[in-house]
Amino acid sequence: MTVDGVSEAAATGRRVTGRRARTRANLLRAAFSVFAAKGYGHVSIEEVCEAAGYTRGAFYSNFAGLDELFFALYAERAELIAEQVSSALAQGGPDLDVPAAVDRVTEVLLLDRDWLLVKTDFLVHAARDPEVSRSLLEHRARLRRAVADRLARARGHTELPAVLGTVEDAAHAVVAAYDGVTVHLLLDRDVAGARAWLKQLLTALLTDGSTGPAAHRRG
Amino acid sequence: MTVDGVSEAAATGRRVTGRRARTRANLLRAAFSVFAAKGYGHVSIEEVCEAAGYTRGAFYSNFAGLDELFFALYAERAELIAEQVSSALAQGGPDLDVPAAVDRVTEVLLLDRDWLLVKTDFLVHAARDPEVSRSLLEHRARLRRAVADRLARARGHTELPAVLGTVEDAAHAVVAAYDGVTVHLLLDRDVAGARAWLKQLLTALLTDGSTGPAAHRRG
DNA sequence: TGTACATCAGTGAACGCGCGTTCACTGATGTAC
DNA sequence: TGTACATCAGTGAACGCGCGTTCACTGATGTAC
Repeated sequence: MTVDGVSEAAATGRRVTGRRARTRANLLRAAFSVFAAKGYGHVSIEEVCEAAGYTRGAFYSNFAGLDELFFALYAERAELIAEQVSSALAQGGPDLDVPAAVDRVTEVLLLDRDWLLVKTDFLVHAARDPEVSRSLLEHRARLRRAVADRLARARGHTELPAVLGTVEDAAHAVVAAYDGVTVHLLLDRDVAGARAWLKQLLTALLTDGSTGPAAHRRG
Repeated sequence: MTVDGVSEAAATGRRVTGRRARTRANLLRAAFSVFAAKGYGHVSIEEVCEAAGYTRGAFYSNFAGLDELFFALYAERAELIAEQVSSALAQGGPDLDVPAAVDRVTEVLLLDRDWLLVKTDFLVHAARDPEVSRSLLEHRARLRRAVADRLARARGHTELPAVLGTVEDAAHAVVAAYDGVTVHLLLDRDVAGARAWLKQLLTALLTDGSTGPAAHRRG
């Protein structure tokens, strides 16, 4: 089981018809809304089926239980976001400047509050299951490496502060800042404010205190 | 309803006997363990009662439902931690240096993984209820102000980086760093590593990049 | 300090609902020719 | 392209359990004297 799922057809050998794929997708889409609205722990299989317009039998034909659906749902969205982040990092030529990348990545990361709710539900879920934790840690490590690689190529444009000597540490700090801002956004629901704040934080972390631009102040 | 609760006796006018207070405390203590182990959404009133050694009737005699108990439980612990943080900040004379305070606060904040689990459960719970969100935001604002006050008195010892100009911003960054590190700790369970990493992050945030000590590197 | 009394805290049984899980069946869908 | 067939996806009813919620009752506890 990995966060980045393997195609069902390859795994089971069973012929996957268009109908089946559609039902699965419908269940996942409906489940996302229901999870976002009520929280993973307060959702019944019945509610997901009703939202998707299927009977419970259809659910069991596609998933072993809520856990499996939740994992599939998270994996799908996480992969999507990861691709968008990679793409945002890839823009701007081989020798990128940090502030521009910070702007682009911030737009992608703090887009959808529903996703942050589901993501945080998944976090506490994973925290109680070592195997899921490991999978999630691996996914985060891949993202971090992408950030670190990008930072390495940006060297020379901007110097990192001395206490965050390595690009790995800096990438780690980027993720921590993102997680920290996420928590606040979940409570105050101010997406624009959270974006501005994340930009400011990342700027403080990634640029030398004396050379950083003072433009990114919260409104 | 506030995170910092009001005494039941004062609120209801009902005589609170020692027995009642003991039962309530027992239920809260047992609930904490059960919530930490299984997650708020996956806990039944029955389970809490069994863990505490009472019947469900006793539960309903003390709480209107799981939500009310969860809130009371969170408020109690959050208040305790807040006092410990305040106390850690108060140490060291009126004109404190940042690194020493960072060390003391870090020890208090990343102590108990069970608490972080419950705290995060409460966060996603609050995120779906505006009234609870507001209460939690107020509690966080008080903590932030305590940190900001302390930072203000430390000025001169250490200069903040230019991008985090105000002490309020710096305090905000401290909380974000704490939340970010919490997320990672929930997954990798390495408390010592998380503490070291939080110290390094806070040092990077609170000291000028050129003057910061290089001693706080992760192991 | 001791006793009698009133009140309250917690008991335990009962009720019923929501929902997880299963399964025989039917109609939809893909495949072979 | 069309048809016949085999297989599969989703239906819907049924079962039963776990548990939320209530409540009459009992024994514990605080209070008044």
